[in-house]
Amino acid sequence: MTKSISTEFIQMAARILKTLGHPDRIKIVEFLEDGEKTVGQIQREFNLLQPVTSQHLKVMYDRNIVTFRQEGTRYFYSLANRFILKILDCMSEVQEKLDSGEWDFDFSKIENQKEEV
Amino acid sequence: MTKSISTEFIQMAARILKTLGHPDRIKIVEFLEDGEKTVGQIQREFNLLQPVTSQHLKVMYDRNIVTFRQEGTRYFYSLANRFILKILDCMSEVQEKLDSGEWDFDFSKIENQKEEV
DNA sequence: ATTAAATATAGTAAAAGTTTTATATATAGG
DNA sequence: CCTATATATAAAACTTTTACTATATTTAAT
Repeated sequence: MTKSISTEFIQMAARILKTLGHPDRIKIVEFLEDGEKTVGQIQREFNLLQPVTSQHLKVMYDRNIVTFRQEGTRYFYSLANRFILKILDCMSEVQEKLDSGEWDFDFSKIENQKEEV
Repeated sequence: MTKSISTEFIQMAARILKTLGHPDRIKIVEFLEDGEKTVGQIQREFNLLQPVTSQHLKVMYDRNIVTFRQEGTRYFYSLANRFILKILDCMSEVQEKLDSGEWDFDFSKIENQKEEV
């Protein structure tokens, strides 16, 4: 058996992957890669409702994906750890391979799916 | 604005990350990295119920994470694409950093959480 | 003090995911 | 043909997410 990932780590990783498994949150996290941003900046960038933005950020804060500092009435959010950066790297790497045609990936099965177990 | 990830890709990635955001499924996928496995092998390896195993595999099949070939009454599942491999790489890389102490990560906030929005 | 701006929090309904138990299907072996 | 094995599928109960709408909190500015 090859060296495998520990149970504790798997729990943590599952939590993080699941949390990042939402388009808005991927976008937000990617936006934060560029540096800290306020809730308002995020909201405007992606045209989200304010409570939705706050909720995404709260969920990600609870799961140690983002962190923040407060300055007056503004909250500046930023990425909380390097695992997230790794995942982002991973994603852009994959997208590059897809763009360049070096890899292909059948998107068809993924899209227009609404229900499964 | 830095080169950002396309919407279509984000949708796909979100779907995959979300699907992998389950401890059993991470374990299964990691197991498959070692080569194709039958449902029974997977089930026994992780002590899962048979329908649970089948359902995880079905969900992952629908989302293009695994694929299979049938041989008699056996179904041999394997990883369906290289994105999954990249994610696995990413995870082991992170775990290594954590193990070696090069990175640290506050697990405390992650565990014993049952509810949030 | 009053008001406006930025953000958080609460509540709720709808959707999606999970788990369990039961059952169906298909193939291999006798 | 009959039975056992391996796996898929279905259905129901439950839990978690998601998306909205409404409201509260805090700070800054007048």
